[in-house]
Amino acid sequence: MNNAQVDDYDRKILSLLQADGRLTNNDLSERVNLSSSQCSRRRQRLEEEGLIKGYRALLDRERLGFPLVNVITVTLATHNPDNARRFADLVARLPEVQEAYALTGEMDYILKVVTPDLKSLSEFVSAVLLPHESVQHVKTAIVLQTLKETGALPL
Amino acid sequence: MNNAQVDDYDRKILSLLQADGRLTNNDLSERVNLSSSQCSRRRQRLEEEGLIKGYRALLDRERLGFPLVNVITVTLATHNPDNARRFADLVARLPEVQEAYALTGEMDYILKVVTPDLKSLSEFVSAVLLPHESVQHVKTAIVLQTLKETGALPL
DNA sequence: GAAGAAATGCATGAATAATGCGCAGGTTGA
DNA sequence: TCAACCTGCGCATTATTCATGCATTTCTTC
Repeated sequence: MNNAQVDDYDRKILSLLQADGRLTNNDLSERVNLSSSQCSRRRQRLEEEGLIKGYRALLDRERLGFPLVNVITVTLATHNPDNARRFADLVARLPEVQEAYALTGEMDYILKVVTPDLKSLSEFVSAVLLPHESVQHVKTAIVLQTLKETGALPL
Repeated sequence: MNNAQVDDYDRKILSLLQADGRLTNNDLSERVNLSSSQCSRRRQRLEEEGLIKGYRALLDRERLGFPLVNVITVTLATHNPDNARRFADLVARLPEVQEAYALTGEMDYILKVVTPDLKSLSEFVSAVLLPHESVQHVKTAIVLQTLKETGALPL
């Protein structure tokens, strides 16, 4: 499928942009010892080939009104493709769900959900998740401390 | 502490940059109906005030060699500040840990860990996590499907 | 209502991104 | 082995974007 080659220069560029997506081509060139035009071309290629999927601004969650991070595990009522699809559709429509994964093991899904307070968390669970036809069981844990949140790949 | 005011324009700018951190000031201006210079100034202000904490390139995890995402829950041996600090230090030093949170409830910590394969996952758990003096118990689940991974705040 | 402060858009200069071009090095096929 | 072709490279240039000065408008305070 993909035969894009990633050499050490590419890898270094990816690593740098992963950490700071607004580095200029000149910044990159100083750090990888290529010209800025070569860095521009490589970055473009990495974007076009999809190795760089996009750029995101990282926002201050707490100051924007979301002090609470919650890890919610969900068990489905039944494990058929319809239910799975219904749940996936549900999750896609909920902006407070930042991440959602289907897992091996005892929990079917795990969600990372941000809320302004406990009240809205409670509401989210009891008014949105639990009443949904695909959901059987929900377990909620609140994040006490964030040790790491970079989401960075270990290139 | 912070008395930065965030009006509707700011909020819209934040939302747009959260989705695409490389939008030009001109792009922003078209979408929020302010001039590009005002968008530039507001973006600068939002950055300086820390509401925009930075920018990140999003990379293709699978094509860069990390097809496996793992959710690992960890219980500490004892719950004292030394142990918690030791564990935090450990996590900070492990590049394959993308996210790590201390939680309420039965699991002390939850980690999101990327690995190239099951073998390296197994190695990570048995050679890195479990032998650590602070760690008592480790439970691993593998992500079968990613429903959502935007990490976006619901502004 | 007046004065001062803050926000705004236009115009402009500075900074950055992208691209043309010639060159160097590597690969392929005869 | 050699010539032709391809790819990657940096320099120089062009195109685009960012940041800022300035005059004006809008908002706030007394």
